[in-house]
Amino acid sequence: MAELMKTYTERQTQIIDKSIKIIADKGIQQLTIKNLSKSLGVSEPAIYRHFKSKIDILLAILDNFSKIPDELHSEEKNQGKSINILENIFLSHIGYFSKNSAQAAVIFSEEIFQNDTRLSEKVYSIMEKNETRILKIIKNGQSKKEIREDITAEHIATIVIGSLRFLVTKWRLSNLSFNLEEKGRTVWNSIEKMIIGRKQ
Amino acid sequence: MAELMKTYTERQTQIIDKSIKIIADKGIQQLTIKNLSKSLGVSEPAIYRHFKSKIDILLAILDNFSKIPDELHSEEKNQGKSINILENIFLSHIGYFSKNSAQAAVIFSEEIFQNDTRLSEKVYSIMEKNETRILKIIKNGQSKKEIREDITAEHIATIVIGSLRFLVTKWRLSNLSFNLEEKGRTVWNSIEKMIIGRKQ
Amino acid sequence: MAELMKTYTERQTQIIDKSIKIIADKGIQQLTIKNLSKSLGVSEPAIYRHFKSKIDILLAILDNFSKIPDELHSEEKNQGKSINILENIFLSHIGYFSKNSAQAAVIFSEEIFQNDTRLSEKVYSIMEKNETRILKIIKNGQSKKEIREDITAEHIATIVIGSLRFLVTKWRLSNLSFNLEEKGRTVWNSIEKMIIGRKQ
Amino acid sequence: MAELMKTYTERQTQIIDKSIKIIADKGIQQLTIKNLSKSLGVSEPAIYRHFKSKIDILLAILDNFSKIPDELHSEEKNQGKSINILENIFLSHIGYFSKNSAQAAVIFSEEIFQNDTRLSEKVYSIMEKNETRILKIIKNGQSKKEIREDITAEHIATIVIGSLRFLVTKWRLSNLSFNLEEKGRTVWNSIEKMIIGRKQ
DNA sequence: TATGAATGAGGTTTCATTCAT
DNA sequence: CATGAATGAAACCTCATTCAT
Repeated sequence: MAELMKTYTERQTQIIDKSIKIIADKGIQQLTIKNLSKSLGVSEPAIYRHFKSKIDILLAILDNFSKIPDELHSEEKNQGKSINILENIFLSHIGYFSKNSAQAAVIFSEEIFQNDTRLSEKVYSIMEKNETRILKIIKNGQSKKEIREDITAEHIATIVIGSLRFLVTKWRLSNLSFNLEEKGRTVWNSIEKMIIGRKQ
Repeated sequence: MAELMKTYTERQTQIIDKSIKIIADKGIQQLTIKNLSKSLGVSEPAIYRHFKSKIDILLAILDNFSKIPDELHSEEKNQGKSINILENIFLSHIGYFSKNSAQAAVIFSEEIFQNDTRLSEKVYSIMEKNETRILKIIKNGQSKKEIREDITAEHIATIVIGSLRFLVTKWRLSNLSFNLEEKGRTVWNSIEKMIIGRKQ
Repeated sequence: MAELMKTYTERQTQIIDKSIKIIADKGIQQLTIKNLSKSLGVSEPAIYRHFKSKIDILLAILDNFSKIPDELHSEEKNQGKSINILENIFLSHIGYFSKNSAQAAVIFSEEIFQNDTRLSEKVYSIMEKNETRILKIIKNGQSKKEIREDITAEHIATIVIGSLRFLVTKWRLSNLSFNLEEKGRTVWNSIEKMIIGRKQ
Repeated sequence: MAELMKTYTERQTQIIDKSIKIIADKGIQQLTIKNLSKSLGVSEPAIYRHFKSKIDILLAILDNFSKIPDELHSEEKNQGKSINILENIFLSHIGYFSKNSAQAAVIFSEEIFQNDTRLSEKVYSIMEKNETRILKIIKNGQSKKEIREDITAEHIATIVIGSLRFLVTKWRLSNLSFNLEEKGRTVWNSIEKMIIGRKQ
């Protein structure tokens, strides 16, 4: 079950970054080998020196994304009350997407990856990983009465994650026309009010 | 502001339905004129007798979807407490998607429609229309103290819609492996607990 | 050698006229059965009630054109000096094209008809017929010293017809931006000066 | 005003030449990417490595043509009397078409290019460029009394160019059945007789 | 007479990928 | 390591024409 920690060469990282930029700017449909190579200023076959196929590039993008939670949940931040840890995760994600809107385009485009088993599994596993982590924190919070117990942890997770995703989606569809971080904070405050337990 | 009520011929309806089925079964990327015509047992040009272009087929699918809320919010159902109307909307949507999983694939694939202005505008307008309606009900509920007032109506709408969307997405990604309607009901109960006002 | 005088039904004439209009407005490439039927407000198969094929429509257009010289060279006009008869033909053609610019588009688009033997032969025969007639008038004029004899009748014909065609072509390419009839008259005067004989 | 001198790769030149050959042999309607690639013995997409679109191929053909006058009017040939320069241009064009009959098919098919703005503008500009040059020579000749002054330079140009075009067109429509250069020379002699001034 | 529906053939173009150099 | 050239497969779409009704 231990996941292999992939590392990428400098060139690979460039390709990944440029791919993400293309997706952000023009949509995932415009991520073609031709466009990618043109953006990088190299020939099309050059891409294939670094990635076996286009699918592998997409996998690398997702892989790249799957590491984010690991960074966000560093030990020092996970001290303190569960509700604060949850807040931290929520706002960290918001902050991350706010700075990397392309990532949201990729990670929330699950439908696009239906074509390929490896891709759809990867997307699913990232979602699961995240949800499991959040679920654990919520349950921990409930056991300490910091989070209300009359609602199952699973439902709270659904509400928290769903709100986060919907907020980011609206932001992207509106062409990033509002301040995501600011709005994210106020939405979180509302969520907190709803899920908080008696013992604060 | 009045929207034109489009009607479709029998053959057009067949094409729309088959398209939705293809999207449901194999993903939107597999909705090609070739696949579509093969599914219908006709030649490719035959499609063009009924729709001017592929984009128009997708628009028809979205148009089809945009009518759902109208059906769901029929007068008799909109009687009663706001919270019940909201519940009705939530469960109606869940029920609809549970029976038409392909529709969810289309309506939640906003990223795919970035390419075409008409498509992206249509998706956006459907989202807006829905949100506006829900917002109005929530505000009404708040004014009658049926829904809590210490959280803005906008945030409550974000949470309700976000949860709904996320639930449906998970269901689809899991290959419809759980009972969406059942889960939807329990999630709604949780949401209701969170947003309910004093005067019940 | 005697040519069959074709007659057309009212509907056929409508189709021919509309075809000419389409060619005039949008170019011969836009003359498709679809466009034609749409313009006429009928279905596509309806066209085939009246013409066996698209080629036959084009033939009818050419046929239509081939009758023009007959009208223009009516007996009463052919009295008088050869140079005047020639002038009359030149200006009549100019006048006709000036009122029916689409006809020029068809009759001067010889390249387009290469595809089909019947079409290219028809175009060629129209050209020949015209040239023969003009040639005869010139020769007649030469024998009466009304037209100079130190240049072969054939060359004079080439110059007269070539100038006429080029003038009309330029007019069409310039989007009919100058007065064809006026310009035609002055060009004719110049031609006349060049080809006139001693005995005037 | 300085025109960009385009250069073409070896492969591009092959494509241009083969395109011209197809037009010459079967007409411009038969110049399809499919026919072209088949003629070249490559796949259809191969063409697109070398030209962005079919329109660009046609533009290259025209571009190719637009360079001819430049070659023909080399300095050493432009010495001497205007009437001789004019003769030189006339016969050079005749000579060129006689060796490249396909070029005539392209350059005289103005109607075909109506569809595309870039194409029609290019054709028009080639025509204009040529006419302007000829006009200048004629005016020069008139000022030196080498060319008659009682007919405007513009009309002489119309007659010269018109005769040239008509001659080439007839030659093509007759399936190159006469010797164009020979006929061209005799026609030129006739034209010369008509336009020559007193001072020879 | 007219039409709705359909079709075979073919159009231009794009895609991910391969291979010789 | 990189590229120029090429390709099979497939995309969307148009055309002239036919046929049952």
